[in-house]
Amino acid sequence: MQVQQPSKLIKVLIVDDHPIVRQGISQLIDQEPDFDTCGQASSAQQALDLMEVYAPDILLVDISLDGVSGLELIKMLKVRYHMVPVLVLSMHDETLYAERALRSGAKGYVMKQEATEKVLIAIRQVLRGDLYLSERMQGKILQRVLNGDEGGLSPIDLLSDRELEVFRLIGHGYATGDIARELMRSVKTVETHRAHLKDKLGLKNAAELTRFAVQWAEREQQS
Amino acid sequence: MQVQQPSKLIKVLIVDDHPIVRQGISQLIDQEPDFDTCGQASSAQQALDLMEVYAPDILLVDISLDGVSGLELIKMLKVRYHMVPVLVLSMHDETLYAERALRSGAKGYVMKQEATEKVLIAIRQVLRGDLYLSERMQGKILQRVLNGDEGGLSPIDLLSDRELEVFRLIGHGYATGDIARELMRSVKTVETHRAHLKDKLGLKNAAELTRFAVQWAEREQQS
DNA sequence: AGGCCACATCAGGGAATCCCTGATGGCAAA
DNA sequence: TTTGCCATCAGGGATTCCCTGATGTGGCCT
Repeated sequence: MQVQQPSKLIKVLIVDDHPIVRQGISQLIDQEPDFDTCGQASSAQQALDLMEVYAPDILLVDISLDGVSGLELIKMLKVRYHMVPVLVLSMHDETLYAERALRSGAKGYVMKQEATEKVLIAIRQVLRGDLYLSERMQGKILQRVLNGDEGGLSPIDLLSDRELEVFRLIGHGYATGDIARELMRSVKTVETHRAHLKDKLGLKNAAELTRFAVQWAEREQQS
Repeated sequence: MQVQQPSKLIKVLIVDDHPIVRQGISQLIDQEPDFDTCGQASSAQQALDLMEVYAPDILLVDISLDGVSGLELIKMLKVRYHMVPVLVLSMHDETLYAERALRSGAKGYVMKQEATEKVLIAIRQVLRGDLYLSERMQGKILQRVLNGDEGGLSPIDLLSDRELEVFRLIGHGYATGDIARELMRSVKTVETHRAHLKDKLGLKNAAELTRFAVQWAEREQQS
């Protein structure tokens, strides 16, 4: 209706496989005076097609897409359109995917649980060239980096050989006593290794450690 | 703007913990001439409060809420407001939750992956007093009933609603005490649920239970 | 109406574990 | 040599695990 700033609208491309979510984001974008939803994609392939059609200024991408995943899409976008920033907007827990997303080339990560204003704040921050992460997530990463200046990519690289061995066994469903017997060491020793694993990986308790180990073990087998 | 049918608008109450999703659904509802979003709730408790305030004609409820789950909310609604139909609108695969939702008292199940028109069709169908399920899901259930094949394939189907809830929390890295606090139940109760989970799923100890739960939770989120 | 069974809730108690502090010796880099 | 990481283990209180057993409710079958 109001044709006051026809030239400088910031074009946003939305990639999400849930139509309802796309509609919600779209409305959120369009009610900002300087933003415009230039297109919506429900798959990675469609997103790449629309890049050519609309030449957007920023992308909002969901992690879980049908077929090619959001993370893979981000990697492809990084190669072909490295100047266009990508903000991940996902329902998945940020502690699981935020770092992975940034390493794939995304400039920020917002959970759908967050208030809608956070999304707009994140978009503007990313457009300025900054990264966006929740304070909680920033603290988590910062703490890990300060504990041991890792130039490497994965916190797994920080583990000693013994620790990695224990970590792998945890991921395969071994209890503490099982591991002690397997390695022919004291239960107390295994407990110490587990404590160090929690420290190095920034985990809160045994439940989180087991969860992380199982997830890692699954992915390790595939690669 | 157009004030033509001020008297007989159908009031819809939306329950979802994702603000963006609520906004999307709300817009979808409001652009229908005879529908009106009378309120939005982000939790089960808030939903129950708003029932008194707005007396809606229908509810759209998400399965995965913080705190009290969507299934539990539906059961409570069934007791207190059995005349108000509930339509489940969830991102989770219908093959996992549709039947469970209907047994809890819901009148229909729509996935967020579906086109937005499907949501409106489902709402109108539920308001007429019918049930709504996707054709695919209807066929699946019909086939199972006709075969007399009541024993599902996955042992997960054996779990009660409460057990499944605990199972999911385990898969998300919650310790026993965390789960007890989350559900506001005794630690002893949670321990009993865990014991039943081990029995029903044929698992040897807590480590195996956690491993299985984590693996299942991962796959569940992606579908 | 009565019986049966699944479900959800909780308790007691011994074994295992978690989680903290702290210790020892080895080895390698600063 | 000092510093730091590594691997090993212990003590001890808190928590969880894992067994047996109990209570009430609600649905279903006869």
